[in-house]
Amino acid sequence: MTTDLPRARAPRRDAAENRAALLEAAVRLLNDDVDASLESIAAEAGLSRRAVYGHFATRDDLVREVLTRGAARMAASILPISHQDARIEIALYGATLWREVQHARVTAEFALRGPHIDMVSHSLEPARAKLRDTVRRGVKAGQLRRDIRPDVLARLIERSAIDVLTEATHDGLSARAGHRLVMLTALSMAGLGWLDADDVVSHAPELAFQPARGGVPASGAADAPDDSTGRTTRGATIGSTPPGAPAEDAVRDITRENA
Amino acid sequence: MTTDLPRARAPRRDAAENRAALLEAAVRLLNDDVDASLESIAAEAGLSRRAVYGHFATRDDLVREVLTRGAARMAASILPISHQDARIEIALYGATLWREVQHARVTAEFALRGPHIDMVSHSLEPARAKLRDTVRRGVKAGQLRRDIRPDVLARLIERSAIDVLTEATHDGLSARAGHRLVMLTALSMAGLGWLDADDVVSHAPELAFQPARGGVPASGAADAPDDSTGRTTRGATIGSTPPGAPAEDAVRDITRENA
DNA sequence: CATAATGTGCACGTTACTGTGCAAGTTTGT
DNA sequence: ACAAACTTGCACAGTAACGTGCACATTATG
Repeated sequence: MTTDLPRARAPRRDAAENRAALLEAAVRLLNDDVDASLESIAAEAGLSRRAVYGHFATRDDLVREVLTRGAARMAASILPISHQDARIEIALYGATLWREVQHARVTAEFALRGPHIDMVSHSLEPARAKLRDTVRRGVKAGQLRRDIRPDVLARLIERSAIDVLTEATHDGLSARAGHRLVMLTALSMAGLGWLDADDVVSHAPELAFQPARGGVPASGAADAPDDSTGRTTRGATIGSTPPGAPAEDAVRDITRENA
Repeated sequence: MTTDLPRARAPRRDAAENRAALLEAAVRLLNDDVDASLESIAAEAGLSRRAVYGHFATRDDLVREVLTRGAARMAASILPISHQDARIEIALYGATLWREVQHARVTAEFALRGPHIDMVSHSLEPARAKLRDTVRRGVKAGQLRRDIRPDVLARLIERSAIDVLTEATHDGLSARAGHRLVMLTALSMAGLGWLDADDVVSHAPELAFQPARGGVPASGAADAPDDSTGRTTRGATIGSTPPGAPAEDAVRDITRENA
């Protein structure tokens, strides 16, 4: 991965492209290591360390840019989420994070560590507030657990969602499996039993998996097999298998009737 | 925190004590920052950086020692866990992690990052295998969710437990609240609905909160208010409150009857 | 109280990064 | 084809840690 020695000259693209490449490379590497060196990021982007300074005055500037975009992106995709059923809205929340896996992970990571905490958590606050409200709403409606204070619960839901993203990244879950898994775990944390969670996830059309959006393939964990065969979530059985294990599914679609 | 300037000379204890102090300081600081400098650790222990080298040849040696002990400690407390009811055993698993908060967190952290991954995850493997088995058992018994592959589920349970520890640490949850919270979330991830989880946690005597053990107060997050008034979990309502908020409980004890 | 065991301060050498300056190459676009 | 825009390499300065050697202080302990 971390190429650092000079070899065949890298074919050159446009400057703007390079800037973009740098940002993407940064997202990719920072996902694995918050302290990835400029050298490695540059290499990942196919540039020399020196060239980076043509685009960003400082490593910190680059990181800040990544974070700014990431947070904005997260906010942009989360804030519009809305559904009268709090449970479905929470599932949508999870599904949305999954669609933005990498950005979500990097952003979340930096929301906890490093000198950018304030910035990130500030721009993320509206989204988090939204989730808190949704949770409160669900609790009042008697749909969500009542034994954990809503704000704490909201944070736990966030965290468990990020966990799934991480787990999925390391495990190479398919897009479809990840999609289903985040929703399920989010609902579980929210208090639903697994059968109920499965019900919600399986029966709400809003929660159906949508293979890929128009734009960029959102590289990263999403570059895993897509299993986009078939639109119905019903019977969807995707999932990478641990080395050696037989091809079994990480996430199964089970509904009450077959339980 | 990170004292770095010379002031009144620190009173000296015994050498062995200092070694211990260093290890404890390391656990404490590494909890917040995996890359805490030797300088800061030494300072936290009340020693000079130079003195550390009288006890450990290398920073890495110190860390390794922390990890070795941590992993051993975790294994020692987890492996003996046993209960015919997989749900209770899982709750016990969570409760145990909570009793070892700091060690659990540091160990878990290093099980994911840094150059010690192999070592740590190796010594932790038996404990993880145990959890996997428990999960499988619970699934077969029809007590746990069947929609997520058991090994993945086990990892998610681990992760969510660690999340609670982290959340609790930052939030300053009381020992009792944390105890209850880990168990609840572990069971939720395992597939139980919140009422069922509450039932299990509230009614199994094995899961009752036990104020403090004989030995060391296991400093750290555990130095939070203890709320050890009353032995019954029933009605236990502990929990720090976010700055400004009224004294509300982070975790409530609700059983079916009052739902 | 003597003395070995420890801890302290400070100076150094080393490594891994970041950030800059500058003199060539390369590529894009006109 | 030419110029402007970019990139490359390399040298250097700066910084933060680590690891060590040494002389000097401090303390536990017999």
